[in-house]
Amino acid sequence: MRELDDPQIELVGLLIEAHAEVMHGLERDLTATTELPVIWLSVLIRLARSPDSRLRMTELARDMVISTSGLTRLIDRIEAAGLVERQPCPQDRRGLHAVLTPLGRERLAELIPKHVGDIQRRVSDHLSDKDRDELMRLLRKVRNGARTC
Amino acid sequence: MRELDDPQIELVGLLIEAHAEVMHGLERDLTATTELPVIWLSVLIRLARSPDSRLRMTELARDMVISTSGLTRLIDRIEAAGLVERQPCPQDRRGLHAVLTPLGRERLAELIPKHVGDIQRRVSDHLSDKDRDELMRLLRKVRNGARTC
DNA sequence: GAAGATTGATTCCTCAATCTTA
DNA sequence: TAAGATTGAGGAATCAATCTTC
Repeated sequence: MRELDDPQIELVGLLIEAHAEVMHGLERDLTATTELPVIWLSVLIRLARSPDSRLRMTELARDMVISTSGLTRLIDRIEAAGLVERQPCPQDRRGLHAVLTPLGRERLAELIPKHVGDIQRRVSDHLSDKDRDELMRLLRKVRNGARTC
Repeated sequence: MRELDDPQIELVGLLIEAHAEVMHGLERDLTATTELPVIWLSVLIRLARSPDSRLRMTELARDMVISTSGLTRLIDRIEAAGLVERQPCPQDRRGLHAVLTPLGRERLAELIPKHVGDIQRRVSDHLSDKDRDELMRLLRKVRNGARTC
């Protein structure tokens, strides 16, 4: 079955393995000192980078590439920890904003420097600056291509 | 909090998003015609590429970047479908091989051409040949770097 | 004692159905 | 009727503990 050696197959295998190794590693790094899963940090970061530190639930779910029900429960847990809160959306009474709380912003500020260092050590240290930029360009292409198809 | 604009953060975000978009897309493609999850296909492919179409459970778990207990249950399901079977390992009575069955090989041969086409359309069509090779080189570096750290 | 594999308990994600508002 | 968000039910992954063999 010679199609098994098709580079297409290997490409997806590499994407799976690189993603899993990096995420598991970062998860270990993060939980070594704190109790926060990486996915929580990902939520906090996305909120902090948005205007008014808030995003619509649906939009956040799409950004995170998880289902809306998955996001509902994820926000439930982060909200229970006091790091985000839900606020009604003024323009649309169906909608809700997930909003970073002061505590959430504080915890994020504490965690980010170490997290950036973890990424540096686990990923970027093994790439030249040029390689890293190239990888980001290619991943952006892959993400956008796979999304619209 | 200006560290939020650090390219390190964005790099990981891109890895998460590209991986999720590609995998969800391929999952949709695959389940549109068959009942097999992509992860099953990933197992069958790895076995088919190995000598005697078999791998030790622990080794397969490491290749797939999942826990050994996760692999035990995954093989349970694929074995129940008749696509793989467990066989004792002659050299080590503690160990087991996951082995591709004739049915598994048959199903794989049917699925691979379409799967390769799906990957082509979702991923490679958005990249030049040179870009694809470059992406594979970089993902290999990232995987190996993150693993040993 | 350590390694390979499995099991029980728990966690978290998804799909389908539901409720509210546009 | 459709869109935003949540809930219940079910599936699948993990950790810690266990059993067998090295």
